Amino acid sequence: MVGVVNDVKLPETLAFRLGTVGAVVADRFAERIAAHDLKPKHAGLLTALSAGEVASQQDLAARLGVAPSLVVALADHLEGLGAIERVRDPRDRRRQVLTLTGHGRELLQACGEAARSLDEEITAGLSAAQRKALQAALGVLAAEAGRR
Amino acid sequence: MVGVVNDVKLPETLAFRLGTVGAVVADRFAERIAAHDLKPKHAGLLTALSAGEVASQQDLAARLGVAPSLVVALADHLEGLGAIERVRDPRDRRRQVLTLTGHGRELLQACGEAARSLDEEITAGLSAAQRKALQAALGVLAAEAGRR
DNA sequence: TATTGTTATACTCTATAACTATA
DNA sequence: TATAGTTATAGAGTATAACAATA
Repeated sequence: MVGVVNDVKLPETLAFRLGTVGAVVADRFAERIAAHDLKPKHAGLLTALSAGEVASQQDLAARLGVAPSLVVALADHLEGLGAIERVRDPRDRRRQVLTLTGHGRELLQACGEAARSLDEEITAGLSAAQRKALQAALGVLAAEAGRR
Repeated sequence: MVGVVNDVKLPETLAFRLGTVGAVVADRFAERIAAHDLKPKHAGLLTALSAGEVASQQDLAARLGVAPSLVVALADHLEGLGAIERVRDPRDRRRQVLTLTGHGRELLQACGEAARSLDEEITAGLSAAQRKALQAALGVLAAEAGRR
């Protein structure tokens, strides 16, 4: 091994692989939810609404890590689909409180099913043990990523 | 458990997590290589050059899954940095053969080191076994993603 | 004066289409 | 006529900044 430089192979790093695999998976997810007239960011907004108690558009912007003006556009679209409702907070009329409608919950469920079937395709080449390990490790990373 | 709908939780799917984690990691990688005046796509092009025998711009476009016109822009930039050289193929003067220069190899190495140090931060919250499992599983997924 | 949501604007990324030169 | 590369143009996505209503 003498003479072999201690070089790092970029394509073998987790960072590079997570980035490339993530982009491919995100594209495929986007294709599947496009039939519902949704894009990944819409699914993210619906998810945040269903999960947390946060509901003002500013809160959502912070939670999703996007500009407040983008939340306006996302919410406009979701409202047009009947997936969410905007209600002025009576105690502070500057705030818009967003809530999921029944249809919004249905759409979120459809996104979940699209993701689940995609999961099956993705993990087709992995052993059961690998799937479990991947699920666990990504759970940790996703929690960290959400905290930023 | 009676009464609990069999709902899929989107944020717990691999597809959703890979997409969100991948985006965060890609952003952080981009921040680190920006000091070298590179973006992730440049690193991808350098990687493809260093790995394969393919070298024409059309080949690269197919390999990276981007439009040929984008390869022009990426190659222009890399050539300006002195990272690659363009040489006309004498047997078919329409083709440009791209080759890595010594500086290009240095830059690729720097990207690899940036990714490696990012890997350490990313996996700080994982056990050694989880790291290994994640590495193996992502290796499979990256190979699949690259084949599309 | 500060904050929420909105609108107007601009910037980045990338693709499509038109064009040039070679074949 | 077909192909490699280039240039011109356009679209998607998103941020920044200016603005209106409310606090």
